Amino acid sequence: MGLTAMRKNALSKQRIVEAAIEILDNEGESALTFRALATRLATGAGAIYWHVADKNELLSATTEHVVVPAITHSASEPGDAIRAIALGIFDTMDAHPWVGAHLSRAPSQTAILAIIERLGAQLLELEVPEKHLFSAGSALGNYILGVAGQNAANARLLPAGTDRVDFLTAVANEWSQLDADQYPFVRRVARQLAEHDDREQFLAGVDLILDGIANLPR
Amino acid sequence: MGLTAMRKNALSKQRIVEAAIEILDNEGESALTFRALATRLATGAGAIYWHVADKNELLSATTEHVVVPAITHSASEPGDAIRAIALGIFDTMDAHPWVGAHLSRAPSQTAILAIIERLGAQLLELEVPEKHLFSAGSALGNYILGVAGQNAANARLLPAGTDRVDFLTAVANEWSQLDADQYPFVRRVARQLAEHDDREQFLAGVDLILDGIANLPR
DNA sequence: ACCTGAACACCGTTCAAGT
DNA sequence: ACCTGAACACCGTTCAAGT
Repeated sequence: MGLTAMRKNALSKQRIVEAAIEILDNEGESALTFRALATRLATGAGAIYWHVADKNELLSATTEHVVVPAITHSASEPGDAIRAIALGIFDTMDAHPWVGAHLSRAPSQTAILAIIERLGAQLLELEVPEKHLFSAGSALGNYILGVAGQNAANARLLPAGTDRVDFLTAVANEWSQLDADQYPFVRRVARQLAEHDDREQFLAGVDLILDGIANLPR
Repeated sequence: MGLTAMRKNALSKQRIVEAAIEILDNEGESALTFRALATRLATGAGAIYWHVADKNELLSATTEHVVVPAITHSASEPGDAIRAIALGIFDTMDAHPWVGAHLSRAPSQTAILAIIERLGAQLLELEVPEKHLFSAGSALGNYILGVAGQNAANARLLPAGTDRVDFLTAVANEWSQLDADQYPFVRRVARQLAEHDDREQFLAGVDLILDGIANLPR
């Protein structure tokens, strides 16, 4: 082991990513700047670029760091395993709202590949017909990433410190006062918006897709 | 009609939104700045703020402007109507990649409300049980918005002027060279990635959800 | 009422200079 | 090889001053 490895507090991608996650979790997406990150790491802004190509790579790395461990499942039945993976992602986004934002907009990425692989492996177990494998996997993936994006958007909307239930109740009130001719459906489900459980709702959507997959012609 | 309304070339939200859409379509998301927009409108950057609160409102307005007309359907059967609405959104995102980006990350919005309403009205026609109305609607909506986000991300990824098929073929090649133990599913569907038709794929996902909805206990 | 455009308070990123 | 921090080239947004 050379001197390099022994240097105390040496910068590394690992340390940078962990510091970035702390900022994202504690102060929100908008607080993560290279300047703030450099300050926290007691270094110059430019130093970070030695270890990380740019901000996109930084966000991808933080996302992978929290998502990949969250999608290892331990269910024996493929349907349960898919539900467990989906919930793992959901709970991660709940704990780290910035994950949803990045997942739903950033390209390629190890994280998305890992998600597709975990979900897809279970589709293989389910013996989904070969020609439907890809579309079944992408339907599940797109649904989950769609929820990710909307959750992140909602988190951004919710003024810091506002109670979630109060907020939803307020939105539900707006919905129920919309024009009855133009918005019959939205008015009708307004109360369910206020009362619904995000997590259950999310799972219900996964189940709809799983049911559709189970009914695929073989 | 007063003098105000007669002034030639007077700025208006309408004119601003149309100019913004032109920039977004011709030069991409990153080209839409208040300075560029002001230059195109032959005015000062600050003038825009008299008509539009901020950039978020501007993007919401442009999104509504292209999405809302795209989701009026003309099908008699509810399932067909839902497919038509979904395809309307899909084709809009295809023509205006920036729509997907904003739809999948921005909050509230008339556009999202309109989408939910159009989809939901068809669920009422399908006589989906009351207690499943909300989750069925949000499953459809989240899936569609998920695709929106991923499509936008892909469009961003694709270097300007690159052929889509070439690009997908290249990604498929990467996928098929991944570790066989770690990525069995991704390797297996790599070829389908290169050959798939985005639009068909998208519809297949809608159909999976519709099938799940049709099977809901009553 | 509406428009102008300079100014403010930021960004991400680069790069010459250090160790 | 790795770090420093000033500098560059931008942003969105504000606001005093104009018409």
